[in-house]
Amino acid sequence: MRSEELPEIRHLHLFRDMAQANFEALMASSYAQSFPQGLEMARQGDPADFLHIVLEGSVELFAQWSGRECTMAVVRPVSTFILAACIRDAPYLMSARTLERARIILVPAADLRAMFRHDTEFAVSVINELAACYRSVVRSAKTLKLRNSRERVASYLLRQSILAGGVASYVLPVEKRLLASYLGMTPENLSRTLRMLEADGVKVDGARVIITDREKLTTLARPDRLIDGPDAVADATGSALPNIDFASGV
Amino acid sequence: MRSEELPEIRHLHLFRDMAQANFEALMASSYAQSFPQGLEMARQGDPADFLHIVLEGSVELFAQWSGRECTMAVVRPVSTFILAACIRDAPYLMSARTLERARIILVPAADLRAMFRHDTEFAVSVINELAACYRSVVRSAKTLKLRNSRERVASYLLRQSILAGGVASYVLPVEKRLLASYLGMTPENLSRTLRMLEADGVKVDGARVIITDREKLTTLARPDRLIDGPDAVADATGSALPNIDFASGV
DNA sequence: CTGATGGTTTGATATATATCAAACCATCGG
DNA sequence: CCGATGGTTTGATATATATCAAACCATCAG
Repeated sequence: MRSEELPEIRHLHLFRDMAQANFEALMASSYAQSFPQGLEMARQGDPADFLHIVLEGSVELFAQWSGRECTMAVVRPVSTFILAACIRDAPYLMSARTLERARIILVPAADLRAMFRHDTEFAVSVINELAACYRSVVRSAKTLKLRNSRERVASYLLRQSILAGGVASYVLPVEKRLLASYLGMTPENLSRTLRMLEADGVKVDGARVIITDREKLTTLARPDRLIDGPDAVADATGSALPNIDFASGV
Repeated sequence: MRSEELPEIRHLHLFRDMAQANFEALMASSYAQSFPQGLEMARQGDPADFLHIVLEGSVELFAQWSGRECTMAVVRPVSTFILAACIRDAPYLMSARTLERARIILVPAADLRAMFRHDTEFAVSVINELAACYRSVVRSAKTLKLRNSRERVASYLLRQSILAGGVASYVLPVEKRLLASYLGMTPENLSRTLRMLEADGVKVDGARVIITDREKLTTLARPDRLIDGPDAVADATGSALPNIDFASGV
């Protein structure tokens, strides 16, 4: 692991409050690894041996069943994923693959479990992290059950704009194919929906999103604090598909 | 609070491992309350002042958006709900209403937060509980995204049979209207789906479910350990709609 | 026993969404 | 520059699901 990386990791909410010596001990038993693009680094059902920390690149978390597959989240630096599985010493509920070349820190799950018994501040951090993750998936489930696909797309586009600082134009952080899967719809349906939304205050040209009438879009998307955030966590990192915190569990 | 109720609460995973004195302190600041049927005891968006423990009766957790509403979970004795909101000192993401007369213990959230800083065993229990809750919602999200409504119904019916001990016949624990909402479909669609499933090994007559051909039903439902469980937690209580643990967060 | 209530079922229909196929288009290695 | 690759869009169509309306049926208070 490179020395300049340690402060980045230390800065995460999860590791921010623990004793320095304990942080160092945890890092000493961890190691970095680089993965090429498109590599499946964890498969659902596998035992959770390591907490993963993304330092560079991006990772897709996805689920499979009966030959079907869907994107659950995209994790970007600097954040962690599959915390929950590590804690419960249980099989991963999702698979993970790199979307681009990625640099990952692997923290042995056993050391993690030992550590929060030993360092109360760390235990509190884990509690806060898990609670935030939980709430994030609940939001996600609410969006799936309460909004139709047009509303999901509209609220996603609006939310991304807000996350980017309220800008009127930005670039989609992921391929549309992947976005469609994340939003629970087919690429074709997303494509058509985007076209239809031109009448509602957003235009999407390639990967470029332009909000032409924010008020109109807001009327359609009906953003809700209890679904779309903001939530306290937000890790202040490069937010991707979901509010980053969403990803950390599995 | 009645003296015979304390052991029941103490028996929950969440409270099982903490020091006796600490448990007593927590209970001393808590109080019991009975709610009539159909009462909305918590509304989404409200500040999370209390952890709720269901001792008798049952509670529906539901979410609302834009005039629509859907059932997220049903909580039965003895288990807790809205842990995550309490921990983060954040607004509830779901509302709660009694499905029948219910007896609830209210544990002040502030005391809870103070306690896990003070009692490491309790902190570890909270960690485990939250991790289990997280995994449970992820399973739920997977079912919503990967299975169509017929598959959701089939796997639900099969899962309930297994939870009841592998019986061939059992009674639905909730109204069909509510079950439909939980499964993300309309009552009419559920009704028709149940009729169609008679060709696939289950018959539902009123609230009575009869599995006529388990193998056939299994072929259709394709139960998956990473969606349908079993999961370690399972609290061994009267499991309701979801694996109980699913409910505890919010 | 009886009427009122509210959940359930059924039928007819509309709408949302998926599927299939083909064209299109950007990207990238040679 | 070119052809191959893989994502995207478009059109035609099928399917799943929701909606609306009415009938049905269990439960319960009077």
